[in-house]
Amino acid sequence: MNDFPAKLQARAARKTAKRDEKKRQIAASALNALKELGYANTSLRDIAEKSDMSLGMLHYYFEDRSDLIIYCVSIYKREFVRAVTKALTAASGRDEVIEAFSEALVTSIIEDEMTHRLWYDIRNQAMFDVTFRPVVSEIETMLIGTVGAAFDKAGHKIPPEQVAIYYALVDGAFRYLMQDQFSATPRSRRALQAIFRDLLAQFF
Amino acid sequence: MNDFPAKLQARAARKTAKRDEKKRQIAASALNALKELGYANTSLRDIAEKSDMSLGMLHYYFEDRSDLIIYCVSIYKREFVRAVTKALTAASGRDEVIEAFSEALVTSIIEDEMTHRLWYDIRNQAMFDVTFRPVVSEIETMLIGTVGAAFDKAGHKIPPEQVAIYYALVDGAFRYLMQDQFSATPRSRRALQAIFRDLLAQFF
Amino acid sequence: MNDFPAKLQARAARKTAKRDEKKRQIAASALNALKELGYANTSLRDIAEKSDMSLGMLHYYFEDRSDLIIYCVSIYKREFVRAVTKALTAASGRDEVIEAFSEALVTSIIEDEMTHRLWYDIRNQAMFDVTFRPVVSEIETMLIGTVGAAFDKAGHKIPPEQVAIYYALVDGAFRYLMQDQFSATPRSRRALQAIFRDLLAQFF
Amino acid sequence: MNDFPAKLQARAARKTAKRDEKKRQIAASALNALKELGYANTSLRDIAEKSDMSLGMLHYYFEDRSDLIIYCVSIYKREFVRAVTKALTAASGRDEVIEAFSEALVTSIIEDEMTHRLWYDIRNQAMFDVTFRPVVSEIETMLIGTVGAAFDKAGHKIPPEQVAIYYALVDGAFRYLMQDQFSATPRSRRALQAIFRDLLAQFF
DNA sequence: AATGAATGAGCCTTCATTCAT
DNA sequence: GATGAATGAAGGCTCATTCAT
Repeated sequence: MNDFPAKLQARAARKTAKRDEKKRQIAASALNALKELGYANTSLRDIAEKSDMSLGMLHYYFEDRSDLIIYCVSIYKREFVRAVTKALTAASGRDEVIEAFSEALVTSIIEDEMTHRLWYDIRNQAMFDVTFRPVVSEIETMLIGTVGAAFDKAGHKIPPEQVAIYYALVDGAFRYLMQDQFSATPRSRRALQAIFRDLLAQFF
Repeated sequence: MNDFPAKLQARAARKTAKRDEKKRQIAASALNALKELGYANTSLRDIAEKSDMSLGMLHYYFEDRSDLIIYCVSIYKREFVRAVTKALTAASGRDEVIEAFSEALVTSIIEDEMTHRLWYDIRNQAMFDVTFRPVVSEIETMLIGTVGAAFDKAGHKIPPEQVAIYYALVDGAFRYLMQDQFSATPRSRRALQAIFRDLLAQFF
Repeated sequence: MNDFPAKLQARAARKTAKRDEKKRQIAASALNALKELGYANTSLRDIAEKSDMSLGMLHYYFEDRSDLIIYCVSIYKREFVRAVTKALTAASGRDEVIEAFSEALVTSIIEDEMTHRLWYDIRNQAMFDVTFRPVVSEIETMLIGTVGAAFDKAGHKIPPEQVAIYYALVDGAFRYLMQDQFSATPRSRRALQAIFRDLLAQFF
Repeated sequence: MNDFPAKLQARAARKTAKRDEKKRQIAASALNALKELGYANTSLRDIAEKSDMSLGMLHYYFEDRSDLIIYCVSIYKREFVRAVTKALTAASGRDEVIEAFSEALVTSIIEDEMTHRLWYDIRNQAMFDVTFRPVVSEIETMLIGTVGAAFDKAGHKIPPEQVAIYYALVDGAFRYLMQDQFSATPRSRRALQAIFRDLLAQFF
């Protein structure tokens, strides 16, 4: 009897899934333009041109510019956090955690500098524009969680409110080193690794 | 005999001084608008309106928008660095330095959150727009110098290249705590001080 | 089998054609404003207002102000050269050419004074602004060609490098007489015709 | 008894003379900027900067921008007409006039191309802006007079209204050749002279 | 579902002109 | 006499967004 509703629901779900897939695809393209030019300097036109999409489509799938950017950033987040988390799962014991964590951070600094640059841009923008705060907050919570997990795995117990501070410290170093990668004299992978290892060794 | 050149020179000097004074005055006004709205959201019109200046005047004194913003930021820098430096001069010995330094940082977080927010905005922008790099670089050098001075005064010897990392750590914490001051539940002065004291105690 | 590419190509062609048509239409409107006010005194806003177009549209179809103006002028060129050429095709023999050529010139002076006025404006601007040189050069080449054709048809052989000088002479007279048409005492069609007839008779 | 008025008058005259001298001096400086950039592209600021004059002074001596430009052009005119006239005075007889006239024209094309370029610019502007018409008209009358004088001296009688047409022809050639001097392949003095000599020989 | 033409508000900048000194 | 600080109108151009197709 109520097959119909079920069918309709299924169809709607399929539709939503398809739409989401498309959104993800668009966001991936948009991310490229944003990474390169930054929040303030990337227009929707830039995005459309750089990714062979029509201007109309951007608005068809996303409410407005902010909506698109937020979507882009939240995609990035999953990627990064997943990568770090994965790196940590294999590790056990203080030394292995230090090794795995610093390795993951360094790799990301070297390979994804531009994505991180954008993240810092959006995080900053969030302080002026409340629209961005929810995503930024969500991402930071995840990042803090990752740092907490590392401490746990390393066998170093610290009170929850302290974890946030340690995140802030690691992030401070991460950001500084990433910024320097854009300078005329970027650090070698080796040098970066040494810095993070020392840092984490001090923390744990 | 050659009074004339002297007089002309004096007049030119007075003129330059006056112009500089005016620039500073304009920059102070502009800073208010920028602090509130951020780099990406502040137009020259906003600045002109918020400070009862004509649009033309901004361009009369500053080459372009970037020039004005750079001037504003570099004024802020002197202020902040001077304040921290001053706070440190009076202190001697590890404990006094920790006390003075954390006190200075906390005060600045509470009283100048908006200026710092702008600073982080510009520093970020510099990663996308080379125009801002020189100022940002200059300011960060000064900030690193301040951190170095604190270590010195606290009697804690560390190699120069380490100072930059410690700056990055302190900055990471500072930024994080400042950001939270804009949230619904800002920290109390007491809480902030505790955090910085612990942090510095750990570092020194 | 490969209908698809063909279809896509056809669609793209139709689109380009439509866009070109629209550009021509806009240029025609813009030409009216330019003819009246001249290069230096016509803003894009003037053009938009005088022809009920939005400012944005002008920039949607043309790169910038120069691009629009160049397009306008190059449209004018085709018109004028075509008119003169057409007038000459029918003529054969010295007397008929003199008659047809002077008739075409006079008609154009009387009916299109304002377009010619603009042409002289742009041609002049080209001496200061290299942007305009290619169009101006292209048009002058066509005009010289027209003069050359007239000489040919009239059975008067002259070396190629001389043609340009004759063009310059005819143009000098044309410009002078056109300018006078804007004075308080414009010449009659009859008078203009007499002048050109005499002139051409002397040349051929 | 009425010495006073006389004295006052004399003083006023001296004052006017001094003011005129100053205006001439300013105009000479301004001419340099105008020659280079052209009417549409030269701001009063440009003029002030290029000639070490204050912006205020320009307005102190000249009603407005047009007034200054008109003054500049009228200075140029005296110079040019005087030069040509002088060249003609020494000549007598058809051949000598042809020689002297073409020599004067060629010299001016080569040495004063930029001034002529400006003249053509202003003459054109006059067609759109009535403000410039009086000066332009005045100058053209003088130029026509010069051409008339050449015909006279060459012993070639032509009716007055014809003189204007010959002026237009010579001017057409002059302008065309001058324009080419700005191209990549300017003509040699020798080539220019040949062209003008042939032309004048044909006219006289 | 997707497109891209069209809009108009807004941005940065330039400029002739005025005026207090 | 002369200066240059200050103004505000206007200019070219960009952009997010809307909407007819």
